[in-house]
Amino acid sequence: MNEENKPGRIGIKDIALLAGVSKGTVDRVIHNRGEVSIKSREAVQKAIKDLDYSPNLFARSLASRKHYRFVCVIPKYQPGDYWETADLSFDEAVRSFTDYNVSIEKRYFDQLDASSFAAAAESVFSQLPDGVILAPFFRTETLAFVAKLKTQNIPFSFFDSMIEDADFLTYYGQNSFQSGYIAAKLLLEGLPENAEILVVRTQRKKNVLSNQTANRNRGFIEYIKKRGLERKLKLVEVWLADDDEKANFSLLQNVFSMNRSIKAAITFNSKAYRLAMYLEKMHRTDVRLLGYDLLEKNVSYLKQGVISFLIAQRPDKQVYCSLRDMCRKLIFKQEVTRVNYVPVDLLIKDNIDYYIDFKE
Amino acid sequence: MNEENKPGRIGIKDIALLAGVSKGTVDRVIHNRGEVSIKSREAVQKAIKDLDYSPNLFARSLASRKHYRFVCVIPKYQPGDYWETADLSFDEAVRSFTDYNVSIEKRYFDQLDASSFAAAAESVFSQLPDGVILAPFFRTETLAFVAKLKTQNIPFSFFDSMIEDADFLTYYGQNSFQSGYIAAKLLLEGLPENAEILVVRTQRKKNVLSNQTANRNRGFIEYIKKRGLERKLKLVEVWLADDDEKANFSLLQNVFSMNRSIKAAITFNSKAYRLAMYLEKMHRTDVRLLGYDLLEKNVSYLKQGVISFLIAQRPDKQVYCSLRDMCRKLIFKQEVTRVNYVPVDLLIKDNIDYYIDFKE
DNA sequence: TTATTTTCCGTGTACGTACACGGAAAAATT
DNA sequence: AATTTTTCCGTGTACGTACACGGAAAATAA
Repeated sequence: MNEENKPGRIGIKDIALLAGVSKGTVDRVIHNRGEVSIKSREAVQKAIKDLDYSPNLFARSLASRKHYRFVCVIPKYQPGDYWETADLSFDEAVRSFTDYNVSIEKRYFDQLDASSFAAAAESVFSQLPDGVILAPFFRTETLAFVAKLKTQNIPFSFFDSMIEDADFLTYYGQNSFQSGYIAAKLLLEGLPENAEILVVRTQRKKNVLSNQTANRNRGFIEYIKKRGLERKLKLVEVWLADDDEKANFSLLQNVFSMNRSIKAAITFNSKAYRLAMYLEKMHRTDVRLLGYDLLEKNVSYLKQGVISFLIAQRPDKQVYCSLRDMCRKLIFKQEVTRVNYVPVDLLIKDNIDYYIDFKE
Repeated sequence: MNEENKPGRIGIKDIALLAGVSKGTVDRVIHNRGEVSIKSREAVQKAIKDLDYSPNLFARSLASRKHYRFVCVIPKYQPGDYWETADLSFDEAVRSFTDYNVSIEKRYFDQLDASSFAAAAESVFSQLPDGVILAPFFRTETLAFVAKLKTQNIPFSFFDSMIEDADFLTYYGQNSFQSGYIAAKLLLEGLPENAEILVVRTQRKKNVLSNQTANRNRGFIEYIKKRGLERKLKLVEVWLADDDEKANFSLLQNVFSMNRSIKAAITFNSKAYRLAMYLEKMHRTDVRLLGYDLLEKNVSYLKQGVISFLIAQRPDKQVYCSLRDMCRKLIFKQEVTRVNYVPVDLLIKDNIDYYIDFKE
């Protein structure tokens, strides 16, 4: 252990000395809150440059009396759902920033109910936060929400999906069009001609299709067109229920008996396990299945070999980075990148364990 | 901006108050450096538990006079090589920790020369560091080195590869056997019978085969055996030179004319671009090529479609996590996980950009 | 000129922790 | 009982920064 004096970190008192002023003046220049003569300001700025000064962020937040409150607006979920990861990641991420005097609050909404989103959004204003992070599910309601945020000068960030023409601070999410394109490539490469492809969708009372899901679908179709596979493959669709396992089973029985050449299947939402359950029960090992997101059940079927590919989108990183960038921007006045696409991670039976176990 | 007093973070003075002692005593208990009566100690420990106190790491390292010096022992490299990433990542990583009074120094050795490694290792002792991070290239020399470190009570961590029976603090690296297995799966799936597989190796003056490369090779063979492909495929080997492009070209000309059914090729080191260069020049689009690591040239050929797959191993994370864990252990006395495998990341033309561009 | 305002800037304290110093109380020794 | 030693613990200062306060100097007004 090297106990000697730490190698001279240069602080404001050093630049004060060099500039021939007091540290109070240096501080005024740094935070440019005026009351400094031009001469002094320039001397300080020169000293800052000459000594290559950078503030000690620890000391800064120690001394700071400011407290930052961020609000996160995210969907409600069932245990094991995709959104659980995001939710938990917020808690984990905020721990990295508590020493910067940061805290978060959360508002939940129903993914299928725009008015529930609007209500959650409205509740944000009861006590004005310093920033908002949200998953923008409903375009109209989101636009109204962020417009109101703007009048209050409250910055906001999107994650998961994005509304391009809003004035967000950052976006973190996957390029879902591209991930659909990649899904098609993985799923369809090397399939025999005239194979049937099963596209599994979810029954909805209301006709809501999330941005992400719709875009994956578009990317998927794009690949088919680009490769001229429209007539070489046949797409078969089936709509499964969220909760009625029995009904789904007979639906699938029907589909598979009507279409004898199904060689591959895909779900654009995260519920690949619903089909996997069927395939496993029927011992259908001849269907290549691709799904999204590392739900526990998906992972389990991947390991069993029922699901061939899972595409992941690092929900934890999306959340962490969103929060981190909000801190960078608001607390440390640093610049941040507006649009950030997370990688399209390809998981197979053989690399899933390392992916999951790796704790950065 | 919420300027009100920060929500009462509890510090040592709070537990001092509750325990009815001074903060000096609290500090003595926390760092258990004695000179505290049993009664006081217990009162303090109870207060710590009751108030759920956790130290402010910022304040701690601000007040600390200790300075930590870590030494990194890594291979020399040419610009663009795999090891450049690791080297640069050390610089980047240490920036995250400078405010914790951490600095690093580096020692380079020749990958092909064990005595050069030994010399680099020996030079570490000129000024005793607080910790060492190294890529253990030569088993014997490494064991000697870490034995000496142990006599000096200097902790050390491995990255890239690992020597299991050494008393290292952490290891970060890829399971190269498994990554070879996966490579085989990606490369060989769906190939026609009697296809020839080209295995590209590197000519070496001395017979050194890195751990990683050898293990990938073993994993590759394991897949072939497990699938019973020994007789259905034929492996063809070629040894390319590191620097003689012209000689390599005629070597490859020869190999491809002798073996007319080469449908796939692999390199177990990071130099896939050397074969890609040839394939591109000869317009051979019928060879599926898999390589390792995101060297600029590899990435470029991947994007062009000459390389079909690249397997990446997050060298930047390996380095960052090694350094971070050393800080966690030595500075913050936290526990760390000993063996950490990084994910086997699968990159194709279509997802490489997002992978590279994503800055966490 | 004197009084008043404005501009400018130095001093001091606080943030939560580490640690040196020294003093009081208790214990041991004479 | 007086002295010495040991045990225990409170006080004070420092880390680098933020910011309040108030004072000196300069500019303006009387």
